[in-house]
Amino acid sequence: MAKKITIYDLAQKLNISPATVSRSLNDHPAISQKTKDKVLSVAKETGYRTNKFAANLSKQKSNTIGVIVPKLNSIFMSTVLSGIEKIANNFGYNLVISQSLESQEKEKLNAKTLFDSGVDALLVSLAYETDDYDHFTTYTDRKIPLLFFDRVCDLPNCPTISIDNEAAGYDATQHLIKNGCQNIVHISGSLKRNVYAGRLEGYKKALYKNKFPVKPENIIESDLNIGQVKEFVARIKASEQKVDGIFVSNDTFAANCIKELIKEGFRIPEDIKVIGFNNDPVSEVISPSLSTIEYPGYKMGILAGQSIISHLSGSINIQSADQILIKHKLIARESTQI
Amino acid sequence: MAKKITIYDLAQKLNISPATVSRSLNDHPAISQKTKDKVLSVAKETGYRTNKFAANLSKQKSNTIGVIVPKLNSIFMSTVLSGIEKIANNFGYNLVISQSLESQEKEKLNAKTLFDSGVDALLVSLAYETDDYDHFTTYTDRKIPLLFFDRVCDLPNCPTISIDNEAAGYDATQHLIKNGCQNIVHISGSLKRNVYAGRLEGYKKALYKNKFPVKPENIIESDLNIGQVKEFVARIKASEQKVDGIFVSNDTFAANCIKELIKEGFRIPEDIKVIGFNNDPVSEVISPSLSTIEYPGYKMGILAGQSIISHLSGSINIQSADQILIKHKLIARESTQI
DNA sequence: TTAATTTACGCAATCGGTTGCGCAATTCAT
DNA sequence: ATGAATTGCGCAACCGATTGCGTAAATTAA
Repeated sequence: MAKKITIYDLAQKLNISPATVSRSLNDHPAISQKTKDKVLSVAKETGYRTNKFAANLSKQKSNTIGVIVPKLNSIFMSTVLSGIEKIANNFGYNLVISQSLESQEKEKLNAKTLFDSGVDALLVSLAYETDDYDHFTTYTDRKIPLLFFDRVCDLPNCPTISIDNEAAGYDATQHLIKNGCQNIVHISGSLKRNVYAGRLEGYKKALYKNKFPVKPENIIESDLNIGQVKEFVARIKASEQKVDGIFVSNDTFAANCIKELIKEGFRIPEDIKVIGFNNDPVSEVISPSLSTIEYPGYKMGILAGQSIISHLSGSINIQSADQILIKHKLIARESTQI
Repeated sequence: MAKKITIYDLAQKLNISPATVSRSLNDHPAISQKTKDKVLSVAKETGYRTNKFAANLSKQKSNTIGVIVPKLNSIFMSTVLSGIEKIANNFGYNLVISQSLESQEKEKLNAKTLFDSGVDALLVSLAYETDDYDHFTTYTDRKIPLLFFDRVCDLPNCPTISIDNEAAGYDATQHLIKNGCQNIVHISGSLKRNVYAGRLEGYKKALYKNKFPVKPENIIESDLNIGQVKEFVARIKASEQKVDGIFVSNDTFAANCIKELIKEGFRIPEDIKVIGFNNDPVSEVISPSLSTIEYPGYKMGILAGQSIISHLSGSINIQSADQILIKHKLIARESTQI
């Protein structure tokens, strides 16, 4: 049981050369169908399994795609991953997934490890704190396809996949304004990240457009940690000018704000309207249900997967599309409409 | 730029043999410190990176752990994965993650692929429909560590990590009874899976204990797909004997039930008390907040990771613990208490 | 000083496929 | 029937690191 059988064994059994066996198994055109059939059949009989280690070594590729995400345990990220995995799996690639835990240090380490382990391509969504991108040059130098999704950065020749965060931020803010808000607070994540910086820009733009002042005290850069909800709500309560609208960069935080606001006696949406971001499952279930921006994570994963695969297989058509923007959509629910 | 440099290059530069270089890099005791230092320094200078393909081939191991989960995009599963990744990463292992999408077919395929790709160990949470386990014999035959978590099965020599689902089901039901429920419906997942079968057993046990009848019409085996909520609520509404308690095997489904029940005019918890399972984030946010069973996913991931690592490194101490049960905890919230 | 150990390193086989090149056998054109 | 083109396959050199075994050099013992 469990004796490893190699192409040499097959070759011997069939009285042909290992080279022919190898080519047969790979359906090489220079081998006659008759021979291929024989090889295939014996391979099946004997339970031959190709040794990936050897194949990898000689081909210098692993059929493996590396992924670095900030955190695995978020419904958004795992939905994206689900899409990536689907595509990768379809095309015979394995996915090696690692998380940076929002730390630049770990992200660098992971990038190194994945490089050493020989991934054929790398997909990255950046950590909260990353502000230097040297750890990716190893990849670009060796022409290993590198693609960023969601939390992207613009490195030369690196395609990115994201939504138009500025437009989305604009839409969210505009929606609040249309529903009567006059003094809107925006809770943002790290402004190092495009996703949050973009949304903030959109927020400002909407204010400009409506000739509302952009007040620094209304812009809160936070790590969106739920522990800070209370502190934030206290701040809202204490603010001089009555806050009547909140645009939060993330549904989970928004949902918890709503809970806390209600506990503090605010009526949502009558006193304060709240809009979130992502369309997490929680946004539908909370009451009042949370208006939000739909961020199609699964689709993003699918596209990221397809894009990287087509890079790998050398189709150049997608390569031209260096920046893919996915459409977002405003979902108006109870938390913003009386 | 980007010329691959090998131990042979290093050997030449240093006028020593490749073998010595290899041993130096691996800190082999038979090499003098002086030589090691030289090698290390030149390796650093030249930017040498060991070729894992070659190392894997000769060592016949990949420093890689395979994982098969039913779905990536669930908050519970991704939390478990997060824990596994943490440990794996700490010990220098990479994680290759694939999803069965609840299909036995895909699970088998994934098991094969991961085997071929040479994972050193495999972690599995079974698909909904899996009822035959032959695809794992490849692993057990070759003594490749195989461990099941959450949705487990008992194969010889395969450790499992889960909670005591029967006890948890018992606790949940008992909690409903204590709070006055007399006619409790249980919504279960596939009874092929230990997790659901166990919870059902616990449910029955609690009923027995309180001398309540176990009515078949009160036990619903479902795929827990949210699309079925309406149908289910209709059934509750139409039931002859008034249902006053529901024990749902999963928070997401439970939360949606609550929403739908309320929409249909039921008061929660006054008319019907509901308890879920998992302690998903959604359970805290919904109103009324959902009583549930805490299922420590992260901890499960950590334990699964540690267990498999210790198998791999040959520590036998954990090997004896063939079945790890993690403690659950009942969390009583508003949905069950007036 | 010489023999017995110990230390430090090199030789060469091995892991199992892959692939450029060359040659023989077969098929085709004339 | 004969040279030309095509087809089918084998030889052998990789891919780059690991490791059992053997031996020269250095150290210790006597």
